[in-house]
Amino acid sequence: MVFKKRQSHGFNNLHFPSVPKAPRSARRAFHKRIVEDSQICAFELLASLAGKLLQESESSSASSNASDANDRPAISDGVVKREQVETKPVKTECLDLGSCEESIFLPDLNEIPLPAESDAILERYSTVSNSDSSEKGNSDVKPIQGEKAPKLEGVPPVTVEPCDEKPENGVGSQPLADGMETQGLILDNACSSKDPMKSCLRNPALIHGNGVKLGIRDDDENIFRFNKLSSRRKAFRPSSRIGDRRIRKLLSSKYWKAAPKLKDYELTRPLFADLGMKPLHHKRKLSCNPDKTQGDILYKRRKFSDRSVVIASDRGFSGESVCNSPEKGTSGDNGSAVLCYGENGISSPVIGNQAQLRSKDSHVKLNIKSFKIPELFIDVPETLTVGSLKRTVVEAVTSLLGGGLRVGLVLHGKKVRDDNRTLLQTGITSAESLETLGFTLEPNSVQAPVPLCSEEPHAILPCETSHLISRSPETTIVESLKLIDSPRLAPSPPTNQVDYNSETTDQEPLSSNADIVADNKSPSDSKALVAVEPASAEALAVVPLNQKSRRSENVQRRTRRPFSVSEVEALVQAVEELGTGRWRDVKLRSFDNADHRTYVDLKDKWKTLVHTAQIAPQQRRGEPVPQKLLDRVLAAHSYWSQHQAKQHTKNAAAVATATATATPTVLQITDGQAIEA
DNA sequence: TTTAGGG
DNA sequence: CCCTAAA
Repeated sequence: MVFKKRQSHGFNNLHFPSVPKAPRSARRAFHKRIVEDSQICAFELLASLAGKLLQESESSSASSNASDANDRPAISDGVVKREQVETKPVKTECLDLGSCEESIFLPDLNEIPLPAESDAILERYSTVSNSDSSEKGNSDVKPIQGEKAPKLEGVPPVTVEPCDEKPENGVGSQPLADGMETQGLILDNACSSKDPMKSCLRNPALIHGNGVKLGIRDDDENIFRFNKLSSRRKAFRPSSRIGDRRIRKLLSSKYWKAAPKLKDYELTRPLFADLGMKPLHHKRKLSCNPDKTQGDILYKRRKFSDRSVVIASDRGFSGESVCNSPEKGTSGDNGSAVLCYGENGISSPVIGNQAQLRSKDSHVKLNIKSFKIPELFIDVPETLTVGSLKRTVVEAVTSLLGGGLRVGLVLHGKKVRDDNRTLLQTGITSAESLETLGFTLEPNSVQAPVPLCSEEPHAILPCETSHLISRSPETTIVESLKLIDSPRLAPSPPTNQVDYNSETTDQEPLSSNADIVADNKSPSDSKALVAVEPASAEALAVVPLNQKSRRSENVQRRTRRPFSVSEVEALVQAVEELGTGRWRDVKLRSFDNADHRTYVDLKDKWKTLVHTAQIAPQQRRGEPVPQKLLDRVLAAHSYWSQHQAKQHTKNAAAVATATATATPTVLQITDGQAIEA
């Protein structure tokens, strides 16, 4: 407004002063790059070896014969040993890259019975792990099960749980008496052989992973870890949600991975609920280029969000549409279960079908047909184009999912809150109980919602304009982490691995609960989306990796959340008053309740706004920002470029003055002092 | 923790 | 958006 006026006085013709950038010495730590470079060779070499492994494992898919075992071990050995020497984390390699490439789930504490064919693999790992021991075979495998304390005092040599013992530790039959908490659960949709999960589960190597350590984690340790995490969180600034960013960051967008085949109007995703299961993250490809992998993931997610979603007027998707999933036929024995959403007033109609079976091997098998996304409210002008509406909806959905959903468990109409109990203990094993078992998708409400528009909690809210405002609350779902972290670890074959640090006590466990979301590559009906509840994932997160690599490879990008026009307006307003160097203030002033907008985000947005304003309208992308606002952006940018925002209120006043009088003369004043004078 | 900039 | 040197 005022700025505009000023601008009309000739500023449009001016070259906006290129703000003298503060001298920036080479900020990047060169040594880092050097280090990385130096590892490339080894990296690639290992990658290629891994590739070999892959081929071999594929060619000899069904069974790992002796020759195979002999062939690969050498490689694996080298890799693993090296890791042990150079970096504490130990991981288990996933040998079968086939179906597991995209999704691998590793039940954390307990494993499922392993097929005989897995012995060779396990053995090999056992051998490798226990490098100190020259012996091979199960005998040298240190059974973890039953040990209560050892885990913490663990020593370098990794102990791999022999497959033979799995059954004992298995979900269905594990002894609960010794205090061990059995958290692992495998939701095995045995209905379809095409099921990617199943295929993964069939692969012992994958399952085995090195959840080993985790397998012996008992309550005490869980508590320990939990406390630790808690204290860490306390350290964050309470008033601002910014502090939670780190955590949220980890949580933000990876819980949901959609398979390429998601059907429109349907979000079907077998889900690993919070039953203590932990899908294990794995290296999806042998590629030694983490970026590529990452890009792949992002691409898929985007693809997912591109799917159309019906705007639920009230009831949302009809149960029918959901149930029409391709797999329907395979689950004639479905015990219908109720899947409802929301506990806070959000619609929670029954929306899915879920087959629940009790398998012969004491596993509880669940087949959650689909989950409906929570209700969305979208308010757009009549003049909006269909295309825009679609995008709007996509954004809403994406935003919602990105904001986090958590899974709740309902049994006999009651919420099952104790995440640490086993299914057995909870009684989720009998056929009867399964029939009353339900999962709920609940928006997370940990954080105060962003009160921008309506009171409707946890939903995409209607606002004055056509933009959406997501109030997706904090999520408790934890994002998956890449467990193979440092470059030197990367080359390992697609593996699920759970790392732990038994010896490095001073190492901090990953701040986030590692859980995994795996993509399904399975062609048709696989639409697995996996989410894991933090509590259960808690035990899983223990990779003693250094901050650097952790951040660079484990952290998933936050979901993109384009600024709405109103947000831009608020930002412009704030900057006009506060200047461009006080982003924290801007945040506090205008985005204090927008958890997902950090001051860095605001700063970045401003940067792009300035850029946008400077380019031709045709070159602009995304939701168009009113020229009016862009003009203000330029004006403010110009102004503050000359008037360092060093004095707060004074400058604010100065701005007001300047804008009011809006004359080139005023703008030539070089600083607040001058203005004052 | 914030700021400031490059990626 | 991310990452991070600097302040």
